[in-house]
Amino acid sequence: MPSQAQKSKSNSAIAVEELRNLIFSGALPAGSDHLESELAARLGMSRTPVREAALLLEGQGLLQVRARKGVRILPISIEDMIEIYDVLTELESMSAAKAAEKRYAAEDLSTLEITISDMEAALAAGDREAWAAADDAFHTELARLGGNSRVVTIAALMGDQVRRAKAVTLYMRPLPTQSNKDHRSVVEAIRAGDAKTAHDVHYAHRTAAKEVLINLLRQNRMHML
Amino acid sequence: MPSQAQKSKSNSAIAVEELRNLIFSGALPAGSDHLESELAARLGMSRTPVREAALLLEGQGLLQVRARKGVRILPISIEDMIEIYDVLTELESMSAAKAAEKRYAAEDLSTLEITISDMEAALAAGDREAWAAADDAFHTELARLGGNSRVVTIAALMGDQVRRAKAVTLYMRPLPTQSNKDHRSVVEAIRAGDAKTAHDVHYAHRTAAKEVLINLLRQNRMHML
DNA sequence: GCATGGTTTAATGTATACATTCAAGTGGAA
DNA sequence: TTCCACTTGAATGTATACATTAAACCATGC
Repeated sequence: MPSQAQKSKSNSAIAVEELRNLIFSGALPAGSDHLESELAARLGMSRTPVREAALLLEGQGLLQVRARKGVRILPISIEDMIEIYDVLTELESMSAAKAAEKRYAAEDLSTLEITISDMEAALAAGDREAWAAADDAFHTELARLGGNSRVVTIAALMGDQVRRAKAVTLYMRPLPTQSNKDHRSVVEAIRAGDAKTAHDVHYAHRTAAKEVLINLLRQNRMHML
Repeated sequence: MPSQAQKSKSNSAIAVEELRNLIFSGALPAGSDHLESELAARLGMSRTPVREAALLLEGQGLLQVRARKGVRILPISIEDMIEIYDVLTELESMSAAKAAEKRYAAEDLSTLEITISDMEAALAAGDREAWAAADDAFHTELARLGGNSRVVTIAALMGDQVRRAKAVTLYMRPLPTQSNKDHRSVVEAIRAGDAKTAHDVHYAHRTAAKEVLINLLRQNRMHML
């Protein structure tokens, strides 16, 4: 028998996945409305699993289920971005500090270092998509190393909410060469077990990244994404 | 016509409310399993809205929907408590700092001060339930004054998750006289516009509260609630 | 006696039919 | 023409019937 690609996921789980893809790919643009029956037809299933998926994604802040008006894909405002970056700044900085306190063995930090290498390679190749993917992986792994599962979950949710906006600004901003130095410094502090430095360096890194992004959006009059 | 008490909420919304009440009241104990059909019968509605409510509450970390095993009311472990308190410590301290930066007018801080007065009154009367309610109100209002809606939401979710555990320890711990002094100091720093002090005082307050709670649970061998 | 394979069954997962509700359209009267 | 009440309809919200699935049970053979 050939490899069983599908592990018989429920339609509801498939709907969550598909809807997320449609949202992040822009196939369902921010601010647009869609009837449950339309989405059900599009995904080739009944309204029930689609509705369950929509309610789940509503809880994750990606869309809104409105009576008789369909689901609305939520746009992200600059104010939203500021809120989200502030939350991420606090929780990731805490994660960096906690990670430093854990005195991880070198091999436990290898995944984190690979993401940095990937970023450097992507930067050298001028591949912004690859850089963004590696940057995401860095922040995800940093949250994981902090050892707080709730922080991991919250960071993932916040990351999803700003994903569209980051994609838009990816080609507008200068190449993030400073970012990589910051990342290396954070890892260095974690390896040295210096919690305060890990925290403060990452905090400054996130704060600077926020400023760049917000200014970019303001200068280009992009108040909603 | 007499006053219309009910504003025709959907059964799904009613189910969310009722299930939350059942969980917090202990009618559905932590760790217990319940079939969707049982809960539906209990609430006098069909499985559909109950299921939707269960999926929502699953997203909020209060229960787990498991195929053919019913919904399990999630217990809270000491490790969970530590995670939650760490998140709350970071986000509330940030809120305190942001609130200080906003230079609120005196009247905007009146709600916060009322919660402190309520705590002092409850403490004088030895009414621990009233103290806990006012303490909750203080932390909720502090998050609100921080001006970050996502922090408000996250703090509410985390608060819900530890509600049972706090209720259990409420009568085990010494009367929280130090707590009130801390609260007053935080408000004083916010009023003075001293962000760093507001942050640090609240951080210390939360950290101390966490220690008290964790030690209490450990000493009493309460590893799951 | 134990392992093994099929059958039963109880519960979720899904489809669908129906109820409800709000908004838009329609018609009549001022 | 405009306003208001009524009708109508389209979409969600809900109930229910059905499909699916995995665990438990039972029988059968070694």
